[in-house]
Amino acid sequence: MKTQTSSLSERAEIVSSSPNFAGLADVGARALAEVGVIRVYAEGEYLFRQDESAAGFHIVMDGAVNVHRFGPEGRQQVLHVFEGGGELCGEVPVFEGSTYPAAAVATVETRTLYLQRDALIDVAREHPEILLKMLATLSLRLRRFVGLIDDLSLKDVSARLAKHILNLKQQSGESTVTLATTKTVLASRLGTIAETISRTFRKMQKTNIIEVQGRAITILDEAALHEIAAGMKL
Amino acid sequence: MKTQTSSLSERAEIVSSSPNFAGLADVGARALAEVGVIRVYAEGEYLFRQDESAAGFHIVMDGAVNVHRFGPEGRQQVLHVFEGGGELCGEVPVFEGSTYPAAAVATVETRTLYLQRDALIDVAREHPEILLKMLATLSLRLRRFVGLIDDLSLKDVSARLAKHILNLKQQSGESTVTLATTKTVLASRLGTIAETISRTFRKMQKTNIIEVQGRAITILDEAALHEIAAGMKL
DNA sequence: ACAAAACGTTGACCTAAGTCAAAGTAGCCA
DNA sequence: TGGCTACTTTGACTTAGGTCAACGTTTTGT
Repeated sequence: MKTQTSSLSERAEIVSSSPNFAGLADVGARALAEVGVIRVYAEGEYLFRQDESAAGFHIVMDGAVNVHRFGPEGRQQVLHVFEGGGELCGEVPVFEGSTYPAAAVATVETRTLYLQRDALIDVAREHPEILLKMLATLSLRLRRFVGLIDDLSLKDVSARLAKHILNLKQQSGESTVTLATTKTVLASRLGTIAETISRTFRKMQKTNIIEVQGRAITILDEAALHEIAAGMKL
Repeated sequence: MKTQTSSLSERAEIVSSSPNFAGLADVGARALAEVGVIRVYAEGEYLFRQDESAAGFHIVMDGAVNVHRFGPEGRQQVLHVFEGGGELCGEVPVFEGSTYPAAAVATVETRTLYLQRDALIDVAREHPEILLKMLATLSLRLRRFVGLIDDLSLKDVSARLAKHILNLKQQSGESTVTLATTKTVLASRLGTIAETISRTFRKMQKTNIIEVQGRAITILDEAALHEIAAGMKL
């Protein structure tokens, strides 16, 4: 990890452009930026590891970060994928406890603005709206986790995969969607392994629900995908 | 659901005694209490259902509430069990979105103080410490969910059960622990079903790791439990 | 106290999905 | 260009754990 020199106003700009701090008065953004440092992580480098003690958190400026936990046998479960856009990463220990609940790794070269916990708390006392924004972010994250727990516990892999494809279509509007990651990483996100994803894709292809060409998925039968996502067996 | 008449100071007392609002100035507690209503739920009655739109949230005064999601085939996954103590319930839609991410049912007769979303936001603007407390609560909840996701995705049932028993021992200090719920509900919490829990208990009993008598579990071999919780196969 | 309901246990069975192994494909760099 | 590495696919096998069904055991209400 390297740090990168930067001007105060540059850092303030990063803070304000994060959805989390959007609407924050300039003086607040500057106060945070005061104590922020730009960090550059190489591909494969860890921002932090599970149970490591934390003094601050990150705003992901660009690049991509994969937040995950490891199981006993080395399998991993991805919890979030942050792809720039000013998303927060590692904010839980700012408010509760002192350690990170999961590990975060840069999957491509990534720049973050690293902020000290204490600075956030100080600025937040002056600008309570920040706290409402953070509550919204954490609430959204809870909502996503509830969905993930629901999926892992109550749905099968084909339902999770169907849902994922439909999400991609939702975002892009196109009926041909492109996977953002390798299928191996997709498997980790969906709580399974590459082989199972491969087989599930094949089954969906054989039943003319989708067409798969590398990372490009063309949806042929959206209704069927919805049914599978809702629990109908493939 | 019935509402129960109550004095302002009675309600203020409930607010202040919630861990979440501990340390809140009296004037703040009163402002919240102003708009709070005491609600009484019969056993089996729902406080709210999944995807229902929300105007407020609950402080659980006494009784017990089970927060869960249903899968396609009627199986359910328990997300939280709140047993009085002033815990918050249904707070996610206060800050983000407008619907409850899960359903909540009273498992015994339960009283809650129901607070309007808007009132909380108004009072919070005056008393930003409230927001820090809420952030801590949501962060803790995220931490718990990360643990649950990790368990569901990466650990087997015996590991989850072993961990649960060790948690109970941790809390009570005793080496004979008592289950707080029926085994059926325990199964839902651990992301499985009653039959599997029953079989797992029996296996642990046959290998002299625990002794089970109704809801009383006596730990005979704590080291073995730790190993199983860490992934060793039972 | 008794019936009815809820909870718990056990066995037989089945299936989703993980493991292992091997081969194919594709991107990448030297 | 070739060769290394990472990713993907496929098959054969195994297994955890869910389903169904039956029966035993508590708990509850009248």
